[in-house]
Amino acid sequence: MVSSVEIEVLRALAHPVRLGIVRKLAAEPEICACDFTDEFEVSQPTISAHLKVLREAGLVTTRRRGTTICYSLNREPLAALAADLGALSVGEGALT
Amino acid sequence: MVSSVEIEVLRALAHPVRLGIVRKLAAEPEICACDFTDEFEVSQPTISAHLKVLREAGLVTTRRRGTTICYSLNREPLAALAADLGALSVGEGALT
DNA sequence: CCACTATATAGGAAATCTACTATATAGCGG
DNA sequence: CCGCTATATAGTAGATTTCCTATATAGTGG
Repeated sequence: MVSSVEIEVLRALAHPVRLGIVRKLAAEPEICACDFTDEFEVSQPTISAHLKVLREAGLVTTRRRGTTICYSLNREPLAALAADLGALSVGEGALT
Repeated sequence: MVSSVEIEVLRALAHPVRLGIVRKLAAEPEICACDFTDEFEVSQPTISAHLKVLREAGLVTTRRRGTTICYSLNREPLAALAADLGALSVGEGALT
């Protein structure tokens, strides 16, 4: 069965800015939203929208710290997706 | 560095019909295009368009056998993506 | 409370995606 | 060559994505 959650995670990752955000978050425990605005060449509201997509896909969680909001990566959905794709890549497909 | 090839693979996978096609192909060495048309509830040209997306992402290859065209899965890009996402899920991020 | 910083939301334009119908192309069998 | 099946392409409508500017909301410090 093709999980709609899995599709949502794939869609969330399938954008250069969002995958870039995930990559940065993978390397550090927590990053403030404003750091992403500096890193990528898009406006602050655009970054905010991308972060929302990642949040709704369950890939990140937030924590307010004073004025700023810190994002951290949820590694479980990434690991689950990696495991599933890995299984497909070695031939274990179509498990209903 | 965020590879644009990787983004293309993610985008190709991020659709229920295309992921379904990949799942079916993962379970069998080769499947005729017409079998997909039976399997999914979309028209033949729509299936053909989805197969084109998968082809252009390097996820499948084709072989003509008489009138029909057989699709098979390229497992390398899937394995590469799985490995990359797996690395992210255990903290190895941002390798420039 | 006011000004300031950080972040999110609203509204809208342009680009892209997804699906359809109609049609073209490729190979097979008579 | 003709008709048939299998697949791809063209053209197009509608939905979704992506980005922007403008504005709202939330928290901090004077």
